[in-house]
Amino acid sequence: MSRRSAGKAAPRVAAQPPQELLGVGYLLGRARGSLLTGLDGQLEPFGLSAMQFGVLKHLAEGAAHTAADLCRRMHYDTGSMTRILDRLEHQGLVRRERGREDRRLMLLRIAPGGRVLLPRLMAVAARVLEGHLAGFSAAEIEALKDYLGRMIDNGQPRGDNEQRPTGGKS
Amino acid sequence: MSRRSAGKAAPRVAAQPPQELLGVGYLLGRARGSLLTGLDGQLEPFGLSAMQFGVLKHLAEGAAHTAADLCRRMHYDTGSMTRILDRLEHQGLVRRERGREDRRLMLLRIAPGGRVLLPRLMAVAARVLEGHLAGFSAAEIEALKDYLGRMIDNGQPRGDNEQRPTGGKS
DNA sequence: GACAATTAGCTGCCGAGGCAGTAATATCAT
DNA sequence: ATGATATTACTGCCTCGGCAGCTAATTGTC
Repeated sequence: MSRRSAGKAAPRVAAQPPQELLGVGYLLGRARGSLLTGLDGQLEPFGLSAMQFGVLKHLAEGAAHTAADLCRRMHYDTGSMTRILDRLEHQGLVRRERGREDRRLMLLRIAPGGRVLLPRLMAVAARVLEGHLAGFSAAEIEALKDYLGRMIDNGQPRGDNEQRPTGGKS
Repeated sequence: MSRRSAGKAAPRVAAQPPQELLGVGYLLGRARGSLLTGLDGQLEPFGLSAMQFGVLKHLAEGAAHTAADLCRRMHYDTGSMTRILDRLEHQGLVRRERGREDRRLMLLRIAPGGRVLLPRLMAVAARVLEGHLAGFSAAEIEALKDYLGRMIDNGQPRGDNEQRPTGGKS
C-alpha cells in the first residue's frame, strides 16, 4: 500500500515561498484542534475523551488486545495508555485479565457497558466528523486522506533525511 | 450562520461509512504530530520550540504587537503566551515595553538577537515543511490548504449546530 | 539449569497547554 | 465625575502526554 503516488512529477515541492508552506502546518494544527475540541465536547456527557473513545473503538473492533498493541496502533505512550486503561476499567467499560500463556500481558476486552455505549459514541464521533467535512465530495475526502497519508510517509525518514540540523555548522 | 440542512439529507458529506470519516481525524492528528515533532527536533539546537518560533515570526512580520494580539492570531492561551514570552525575553530574542498610551499593554518587539536568528529558523522550518510535502504539486498543496480551511470553517459553529450533547436524536 | 537480553506493564517526574481568578488600566453609560 | 463593564497581562491549578526507570515474565544461548 505504497501511497507514494508522486513518481516523476515534481521533485521540488513547489516554487512556493516558504511562507505559503508554513501556512499548511498552521492550518493542519487548527483543523486538528477544531476536530479534537468538537469531539471532546460531544464526548464529555459520556465522561470520555477522544482518546478514550479511540481505545474503546480499537478494542471493540478487535484491532488490539493488549496495551502494547494499542500503543503501537495509536502511536501513543505506554505510560499514558496505562492511565487511560485505568480509567476505562474503573468506569466499567473495559476489563483487564492477566494472560495465562504469557503472564506479562494484560488481555483487554471491552466490557458489556462499553459495548452498549459504543454505538452512541460512534454516532457522536461521526456527526462531528461529518460536520467538519460538510460540503466535501467523496473525491475530495479521498484526496484529503491521500495528501495526509503522503505527508505522514514523508515524515518517516527511515534514512535520516531531515534529521540533520545544518550539516554541522552549529 | 450557514444553517445546515438538518432535516433533509441534502448534500450529505458522502455515502462513506463513518469509519472512513474517522480515519480523516486520525490522519490529521498523525500528520500534525509528524510535522510538529520534526519542527521541534530541528529547532532544538536553537533552544526553541515550534511555538516560540511562531511567536518570533509573527513579531518579525509585524503581524502582532502585543501578547493578546498574538493569542488571537495564533488561537493560543494567554497564560501560556505569557510564559513563552518570558522565555523568549530571557533568551534575549524579544523585548517587552510598557505601552505609553495604553498602559495595560506590553508592546512586543523582536530584539536584535531574534532578528538575526530568524532567517535561519525560517530556513529550518521551511525545510521541514518541504520534507513533508515532498512530491506535492503546487495544485495539490493549494487543494490541501483549501480542504483544511474548509474544515476549520465548518468547525466554527456560530449557531450551535453540533454543540448539543443529546439535543436531537440524530 | 543459568545467564543475558528483550518485552509488557506500571510509576514518578517534568513540561506544555487550558482554565479560572486577579490587579491594573481603559472605555462607556449616566 | 462616578460607577459599571471590558480588556490586558499575569499567576496558580489542573490535566495530559512524553520520558526514564523499575519489576515481572518471556525468550534465546550455552
